[in-house]
Formats: sequence, structure tokens, C-alpha cells
Amino acid sequence: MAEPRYRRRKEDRPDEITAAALSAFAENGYAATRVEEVAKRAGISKGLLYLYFKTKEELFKAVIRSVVIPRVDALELALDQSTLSAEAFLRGPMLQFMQGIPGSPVGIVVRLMIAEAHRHPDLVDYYWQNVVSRGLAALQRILDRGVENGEFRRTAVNELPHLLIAPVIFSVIWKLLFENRSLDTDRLIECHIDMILNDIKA
Amino acid sequence: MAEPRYRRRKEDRPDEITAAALSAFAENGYAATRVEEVAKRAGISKGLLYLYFKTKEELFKAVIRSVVIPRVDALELALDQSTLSAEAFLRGPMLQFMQGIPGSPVGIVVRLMIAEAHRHPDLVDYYWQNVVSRGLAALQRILDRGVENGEFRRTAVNELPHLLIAPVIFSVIWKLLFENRSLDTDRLIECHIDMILNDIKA
Amino acid sequence: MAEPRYRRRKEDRPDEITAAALSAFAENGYAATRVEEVAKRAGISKGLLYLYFKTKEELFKAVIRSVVIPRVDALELALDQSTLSAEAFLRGPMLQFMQGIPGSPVGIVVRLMIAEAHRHPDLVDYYWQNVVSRGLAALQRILDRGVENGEFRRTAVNELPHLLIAPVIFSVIWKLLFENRSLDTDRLIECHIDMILNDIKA
Amino acid sequence: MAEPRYRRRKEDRPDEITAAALSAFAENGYAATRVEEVAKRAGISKGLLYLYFKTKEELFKAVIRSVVIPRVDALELALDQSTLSAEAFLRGPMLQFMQGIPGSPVGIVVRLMIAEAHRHPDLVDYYWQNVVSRGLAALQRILDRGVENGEFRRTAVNELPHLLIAPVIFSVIWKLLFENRSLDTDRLIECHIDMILNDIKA
DNA sequence: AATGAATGAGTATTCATTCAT
DNA sequence: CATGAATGAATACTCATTCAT
Repeated sequence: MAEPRYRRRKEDRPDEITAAALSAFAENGYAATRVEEVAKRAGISKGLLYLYFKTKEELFKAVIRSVVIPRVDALELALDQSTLSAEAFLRGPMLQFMQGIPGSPVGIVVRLMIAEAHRHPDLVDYYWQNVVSRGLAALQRILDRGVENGEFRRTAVNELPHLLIAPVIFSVIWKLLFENRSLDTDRLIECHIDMILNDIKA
Repeated sequence: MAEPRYRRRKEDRPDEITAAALSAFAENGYAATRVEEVAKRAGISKGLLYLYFKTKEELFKAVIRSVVIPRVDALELALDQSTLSAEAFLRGPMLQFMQGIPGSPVGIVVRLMIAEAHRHPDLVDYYWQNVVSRGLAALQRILDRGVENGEFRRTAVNELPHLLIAPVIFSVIWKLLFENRSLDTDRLIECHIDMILNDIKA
Repeated sequence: MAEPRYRRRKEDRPDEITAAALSAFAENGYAATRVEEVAKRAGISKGLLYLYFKTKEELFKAVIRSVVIPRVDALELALDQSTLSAEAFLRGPMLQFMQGIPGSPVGIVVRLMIAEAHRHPDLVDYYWQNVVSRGLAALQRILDRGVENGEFRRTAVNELPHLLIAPVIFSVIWKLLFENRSLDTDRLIECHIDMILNDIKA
Repeated sequence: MAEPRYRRRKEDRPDEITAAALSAFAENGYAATRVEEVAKRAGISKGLLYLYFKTKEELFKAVIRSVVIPRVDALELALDQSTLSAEAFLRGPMLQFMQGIPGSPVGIVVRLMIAEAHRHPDLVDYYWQNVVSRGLAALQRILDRGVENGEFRRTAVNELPHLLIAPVIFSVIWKLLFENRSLDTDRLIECHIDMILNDIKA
């Protein structure tokens, strides 16, 4: 039952490789990760990796995209299909979404972005357009919907939806640096949402 | 055989070097900064730099310390010597302190910590003990003083002073990634403080 | 289950491949040409190419042979069947033959030989025996025939027929290096032949 | 009397390195020569080589220049300072100069140029401007001087001074490919000069 | 016969660190 | 103290060749 040397799994490879890369980048960061190490984790040779990703940077970008786009898609879908009140949405699916981020690959991606952004300006553009803009727009839609419903007052938060996610980013960073030092990030985020809702409720 | 008039004194060198290193790290990150570049910015030779810092990592740690400790010292001092009410302190010196961070060397240090923490666990320990713990304790003292004063209610924020600085960290990250995309971080931080004060005022 | 109408026959393949290889080598040189590129130009897969040529070097040698042997054959044939006087032969078919070389595959082959000879000593032997010796012998026969005819004197050229083709090789090199810088190689070669004939005519 | 590890010979290094590179390139060609091999022959480390030549290509260009420029300088100088008749110059210093080329580094450089020109178009430009143009101009001056003297007729050679050096290039190539197969290149070149002089003498 | 996925050896270049001067 | 020449380990990427299908 030896592993076959040739597996011919063209379709599965890219995802296997980005998954391997994510785990390697998570442990050592982008710069310190050797391409060969990624290949080893993916169970393939260096050469084959280069068949799918022309450079280490391409691989990096693919990892970012593969992790982050599905999340934004999911958020938008949830928002569009939800029949909940704005408050119920924020306390329910939105809270869950936010709490899920710090422990997930998204956290790793944020770290990678922070560390490497300087050298990949086009990736920053991509990230801005496909992640940040869309995410902020989604937040704004929730808040605006609440205002239209008569649930919420119109406050500064409507123009600064960033306020909503600040503690999520904070938690990501915290987990990254002080993983073992206690902080209940779930509670932190929940308190924050509470506070905001108290502030904006009509 | 006159002594050069403005001969640099030995004691100033370390600070000159860490300052040079900070500016280099700020532009290119730690890994991408060559020791020679730091030496050049400090106006000395590579060899001399190694006389003061045995390795690049030592230099890195010195930079972190030199930037961050004075800030915490200043915060503690301001807090201890202030005769303002808790609210006035938060809206005054504290707000100013927080707004100052994203554009200051502290922002750079945060970025460096995030990018490099993995490879310098002892630095994380140091940072935790001498910066984060002390900072959080200071925040807690302000809040507790407010409670004792009767200004504030005791709420979750008393146990989670992190909530106060979350938007500061967020702003640091934002500036780092999206410097040119508009966000008024001063206003973001001010709104956040407003919201918290509304929440906790008795 | 009809046979494809224009199914390529096995026998044509090697020539198709060497032709593809020649065009690729002409553009990029031997070392810089990837086997895959040759396969693509030949409209086949890499694997199939290796069925016909065991190594890239084998392919290289086949290309050299395929280009150069027919030329020498043609020269010998023309010489043997010609009923022209030696001078008329030199001014007519021979001149045309020489002028044709710089812009032809032979030029490419000369370039390849020069660049790669060091690493393929057996190819040099082959080239020597089957191309250079035969070519020089042919030249010598023309000259000797001229002497026997009483057309020519016996001069140093009879022992150094190389003198006849020196400007051809020169033209090949020139075209290769300075393609765009003007030099009328046809005229160069013609002048040279003129000069030689003036020299050796009885 | 052990070799000192540190020699600190900044001024001598570049020439030592280009000399080492020339010998390595001569043996194996440019592409097949490892930078490390050049360093070894120069008795230094790879890193130090890169202190003087930023890339392998830079090194290549330096080699070309170092070999070829002095020769052209020497030719021009000889020509300008000579008081010989045109014929005497061609039969004397010029013949010697031409005969010296095939066995000298210039031959190696010609080979390198032929093999690598495609990938270094700026080097071809440089070579054209600083070697070929100057060389041809010098030849033309000799011939024109002869015409002015009344020594020579004005013939095609005046416009095609290339004819003079064709056998030199031929000899270079020959030596390169067939070093061991007998050809007296000195005699080849002398015969050629003889022939040309017979042709153009008034 | 034909494919192309898979392998892995081979190499230019960088940069932290040392040490003769 | 001060210099900067010198070292060499480390790593992304290429491409001839193989072989399961």
C-alpha cells in the first residue's frame, strides 16, 4: 500500500498547496518560510509547486485570496439573506462571525498582510478592493438598514463602521502576540457590540 | 593635534544607533533592513555597530525598548500626577496620548512586534511585562479611580481595559496598510472614547 | 473509427522535430532553449520527443547533421556534375553557394557549433570528418582542376583552400552579432572571390 | 609563510578577478562557468567577488572590456605613430597584430561574444562602438593613406576593410573548434595580406 | 504511440558577522 | 576606537528527464 509516486491530481493541487503554505506561513511568517518547506508539507516536490505558482509571491497572494474571499462572500450572503432586525443580526450572526476571526486563518492572513504589505503594494490594493471595502460596505448596510427601520439613530458610527471591527483586529493581534496570556476575546468583542448598540439604539 | 571639537561621546552612540535603526526598520521592516544600512544612517561603520550590539537581534530589542518604555513611563507619570477627574483625564491627556500613537514610532514598533514576534519569544515576554501589563494596569487605575469617585459605574470595561485601546491598535494597522486611503484616526479614537464614557458614566 | 486523414506518419517525425529544434535554437541558442519549447513547436509532447531523441544533446547533434550534410552533398554533387570551367564554377554556382550561407540554417549551425563545441567533442569530430574535411576537399578539387586545365597557377591557395571560405564565416559571424548594422555580405564575398581569381589566374 | 586570510588589496582585485574569469570562461564558456569557480581561481570568496561585480553579467562585460580595449588602443597608437609606408605597415606591425589575435584572449572574447551576444544587446552595442567601429576605421585610414601616397589604387577594399580581417576571424573560429587539427593560421593570414596587397598595389 | 505531471539536481545572489589593520 | 574587506551559509527558481496513465 505504498504511496504512489505519481498521483496526477491536477485539480486538487492548488488547494493542497495553498493549505500547506498557510500552515507554514502561520508558523514562520512569509519571509522565513522556505518554498521547499511548503512543498514538503504539501507532499510534493519543489518543482511541482512551481508548476502551479510561478513565484513565491504568487503563492503568497493565492493564500491570502483563498482564505479571505470566502469569508467576505459568506458575510455578504448572510447579510443579504437575513430577515432579522439589524440589532438581532448584529447580536447573532455578525457577532459570531466576528468572534470566529481571531482564531481562524483570517488572523494569520492579517498578520501576514501587516508584516509583508510594504513589499507587495498590489496585494494591498487587491486586499483593499476585495476585502476591506466590501467588508466596510457590508457593515454600513447593516447600520443603514437599522436607521431606516427606526431601530437605530444616525450617529458617527454610520460613517465610521471601522469602529465595529476595531476589537476584532485587536484580538487578532493579541492572539498572535500573547496567545498564552489570558484574554477572553469572545467576551471582548461581545462587550464592544453591546456598547455600540447601547450607543446607537434609537 | 587638536581633538575634534564635536567628537561624539561614547555614551551617545547607542541611542544614535537605535534611532538610525528605528528609521531604517520603519521604512523596510526588520528582516529587509541590512545592518550596513543602519550603520550608514548612524554615520558609523558596520564594525563599530557590532561593538555596541553583538547581533542584529540585540539591536532590534534595543530599538523596541528605547521607543516604548519612555511612553509607558510618561503615561504612568501623567496619570499619577494628574489632578483631573477620571473623565477629564480620559478626554484630555489620555485621548491625546492615544491619538498620538498611530503616527509615532510606537506604531512602527507595533508593526515590528507583529511581524517578528514569533522569532523573538523573549522579546514578547519583555514587551508583555514592561509595556502591556503596565499599560493595562494604568488604564485600570484610571477606570477604578472613576468608580471610586462616583463618576463611573463598574462595568465590563473595568475588567477589559483592552476595550479602550482597541481602536488605537486598529488605527496603527490601518495606517500601516492603507496609509493613503482616508481614515480620520483621530476622530475614530475620539468617537470610541465618547462611546465608552457614555457607557460607563454613572 | 476512421483513421484521421492526415495522421502524421512515424517516419516524418524526426525531421519535424529537428526542424522545430533548429528554429528554436536559432532564436535562443542551444543552452537557453527548453526541450518543451521544441516539442511545442513540433506540435508534440515532451514525452514523445524523448521517444525519438534520448537526450537534448542527441537532438542537438541531429539538428547539426540534418542541416549541414545536405549542403555538403549538394556542393559535391554540383562540383562533380558540373561541366563548367573552374573559374566559371567559382564565379557561378560556388559564389551563389557561399553567398547563401550567412542567411541560411548553416549560419545558425556555425553559431551553435562555436558556442557549444567545447562541450561536445564528439560532435566536433563528426563535423570535422563529414563537413569540414569534405568541404575543403571539394574546394581543393576545384582549384586542382583549374590548375590541370591550365586556368590557374599553383599558389598557396591550393594548400589553403580555407582562404576561399574565410569571408563566408566572417559574414556569418557579422550577421549574427550586428545583424542591423549594414554590411553587404554578398558583395564582400564576391569581391573576395574576384581577388582570389585575379591572384591565381594563370 | 601561510597565506594571510585577509589581504586587503582593493586596487588589484578587479583585475585579478577579470583575469580569473577570463580563464574560466575560456575553458567552459560563460553560461557553464559558475561564479564560485571564478572566485576560486581568483583566490577569493564568492561574496568578495560580488563586492566588485554586482552580477555575473557585469563581470562578463568587464572581462570583454579588459581584453579588447587595450588591443584597439594599441592598434590605433601604432598606426598613428608609424612612419612606415602603408604597405610596410600592413606587412609589418599590422600582420603581426593580426597573427597575434587567434591565440590570444581576443579569440576567447570573440567566442564569448558569438555565444552570448543574443542575451546582452547592450554589450553588442558597446563592442560595436568601441571595438569594431574603431578597428574598421583604423583599417580604412591605413588604406586611404596608401591611396594618398600613390602606393595603392582605390578599390572595393577601401569600402570593405572587413575583407582584411576576415581570415583573422576565421582563424579564431578554427582554433576554437579544431585546435588540434593542423592549420597554420599565421601563414593563412600572411597569404591573405599578400593577396590583398597584390590586388590593390598601384 | 502519446501525454504531461512529477522529480530534484544545480546556481546566482544576499547579508549577518568577523577580524586584520 | 574605528574601519571595511572578506567570508560563507542560506534560498528561490529552472529545466532535463522520467514514468504512470
